[in-house]
Amino acid sequence: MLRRGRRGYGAQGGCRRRIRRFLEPCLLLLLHAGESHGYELLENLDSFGFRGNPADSSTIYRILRSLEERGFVTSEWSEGDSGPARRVYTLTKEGNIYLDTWVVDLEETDRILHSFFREYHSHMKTHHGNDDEKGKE
Amino acid sequence: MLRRGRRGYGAQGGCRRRIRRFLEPCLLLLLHAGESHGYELLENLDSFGFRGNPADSSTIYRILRSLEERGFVTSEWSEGDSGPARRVYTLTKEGNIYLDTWVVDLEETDRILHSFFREYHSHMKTHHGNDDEKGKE
DNA sequence: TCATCTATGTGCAAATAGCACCTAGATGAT
DNA sequence: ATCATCTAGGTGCTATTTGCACATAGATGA
Repeated sequence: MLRRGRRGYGAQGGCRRRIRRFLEPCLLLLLHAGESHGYELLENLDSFGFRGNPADSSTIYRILRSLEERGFVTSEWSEGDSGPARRVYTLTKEGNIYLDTWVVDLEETDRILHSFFREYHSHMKTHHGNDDEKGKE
Repeated sequence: MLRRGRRGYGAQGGCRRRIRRFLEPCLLLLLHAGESHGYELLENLDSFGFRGNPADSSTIYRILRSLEERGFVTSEWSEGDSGPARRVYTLTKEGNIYLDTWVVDLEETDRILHSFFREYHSHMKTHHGNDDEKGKE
């Protein structure tokens, strides 16, 4: 334990995901396209652009169970096909609505992010080349 | 303690910020515009669009100290003006570079977010009106 | 038989971040 | 003079998110 010297704010260990709870809406969207099981969802998550930062399976399974507890998906064990039994998840009507509220929330995230970019670029436009002036130690 | 019945994933207590560690680049950008102290930064954070979700002062002060520990800002006590003494923070050259890496990171966040929106809208375009078909309970 | 793939899961720890609360100087009103 | 309030910085605690290590177990093929 204690894999790095630093602790607290800015130590950057453990949690790499940039947008909080972002895998949840991704899973909801995949399930909106049709019922599926954890392992398959895990593979299909690549369609969202997490490059070099694939989702962790334990996180996926935990999110799926949490979605079921809240009534946003239902699940059933499906056997018979090939390989081990799968728990197949289906989006409910509530899950559909929940996905829509997630989209609204992510649009707000997008607004906040772009409000930052706007501030950044407008500031850099008026202060370009001043980096020698500022930030001297 | 235990302010809500639910626990674990999806319980939505405690942390409301959507983008992880987002206050850090905001503070860095404000400091790029000129030295400042915690209380003032806290007020100026409104310029980034967190509507109805103002930053918590304890978080700000902790981020500032962490930035100083990592050499991205320096601080000095300034007395004499009016009111209690203030700890005034100045961005260092390293802090400037760190802000730039933050911008690159946030651009990646933006790409991921828009990759979600793209998937969402392209899926909804081909499946519009099918909500009665899907998601039945 | 054994490695490997598919599939689901548990235990743990680190990091983020909000809430409640504390300290203390300055300022102004009663 | 006392008290409330504003300014300014801070601590302690806790919930939540999330990744890593690891466990379990059926199926499949060499």
